[in-house]
Amino acid sequence: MNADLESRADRTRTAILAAARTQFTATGYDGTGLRAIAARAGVNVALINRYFGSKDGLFLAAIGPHLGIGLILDGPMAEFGQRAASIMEMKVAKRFDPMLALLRAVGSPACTPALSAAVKAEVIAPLAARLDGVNREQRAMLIFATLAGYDLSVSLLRLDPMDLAIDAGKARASRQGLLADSLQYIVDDG
Amino acid sequence: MNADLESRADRTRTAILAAARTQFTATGYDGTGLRAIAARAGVNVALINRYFGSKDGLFLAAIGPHLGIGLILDGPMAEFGQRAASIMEMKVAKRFDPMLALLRAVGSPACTPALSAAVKAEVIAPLAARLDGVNREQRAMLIFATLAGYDLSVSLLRLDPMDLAIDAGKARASRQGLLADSLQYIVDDG
DNA sequence: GACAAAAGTAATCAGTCGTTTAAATTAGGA
DNA sequence: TCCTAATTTAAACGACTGATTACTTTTGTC
Repeated sequence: MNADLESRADRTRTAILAAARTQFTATGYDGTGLRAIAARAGVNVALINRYFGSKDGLFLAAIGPHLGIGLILDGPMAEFGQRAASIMEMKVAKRFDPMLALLRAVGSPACTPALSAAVKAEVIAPLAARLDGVNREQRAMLIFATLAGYDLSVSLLRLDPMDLAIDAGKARASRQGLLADSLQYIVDDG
Repeated sequence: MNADLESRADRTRTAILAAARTQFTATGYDGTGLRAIAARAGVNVALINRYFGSKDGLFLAAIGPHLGIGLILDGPMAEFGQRAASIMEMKVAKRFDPMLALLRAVGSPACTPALSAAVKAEVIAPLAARLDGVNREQRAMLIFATLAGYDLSVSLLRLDPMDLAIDAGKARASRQGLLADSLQYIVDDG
């Protein structure tokens, strides 16, 4: 037995986590039932509470560790705005998008404290550490706010400016540039 | 009878709307039950579906008409950033905060289409109309995104930079200034 | 006062929710 | 192979959800 190195328990644990990530991303915290997650993972409902204690525990284990901004911090901060804007722009609808999962769950009072702590530790702190000058946390927070608001507008509210452009044409590439400039302005303001 | 000008039906209708606004603001769309709204309004549960058809209908009737940015547009656009930032900053925890209600409900797929339409009509369009230059819708959207992300960070995630300031002291007034500058930068970029 | 329409009430519907229990199955070591 | 522990399963728990029903009360008009 044990064909590969992971035990049976590890496999179901992993399957539950993967299913939870896609499901929470798609339908939010309140909108996602444990039975839907279990069905997607091909697993019995009771196993979720066995391995993760509660729905809250599962949500944290599934989303929490992935809230970091990762790639966006890779590279010189002089190009942060451009890099972040292009990543936001190229972001396709993935089955698991941590930021999207956060936005879909942040309205549920049940899990906002945990989300708040995770954002502080995984986003604000590392981002502030890369900034120079004064008011690093404040500026890190404003960068996060801008990114979150942009993602909320595009992914959730589907506010694609192309839909409602009155001054189209040359507008095409300008939005990304504006977002990039706004972010870079906060980065450089030290 | 009819001591005052509003009929009995009008009074209960208004009471339901008021209760719905505070309740949706406090606990989001999914987290709010019709019975809680009815109890707060001092009204029978069945009346909600009688007057508003469904939970969705009530949500729209309660939140939709108030999504406008109102005061923020009152005044010269040369001072928009400063004005918007100070309004966001002075915003205390009101029983009914349209932006907060939006943020708490935007994660529920059930009501995002309606919210999207309302934001376009009540926020993006009037804001774009006050802007000069090119890419007015794109810039209006980015302004909304910045405000929404800021409100989400402060009101929902409670990311008050004062809590985690490493470079405190002079930081006090600077966050608002930075938000104001970011907003004004988008306004002026025409 | 009688009558009809409007408004409000109590009870209940069929589902779903997260969670728990006890029994059944599977695995690994002696 | 046997035994024990780990893992999985089916079933049910009570509570709550939005919505609907049939009924009672109030209201305004002739």
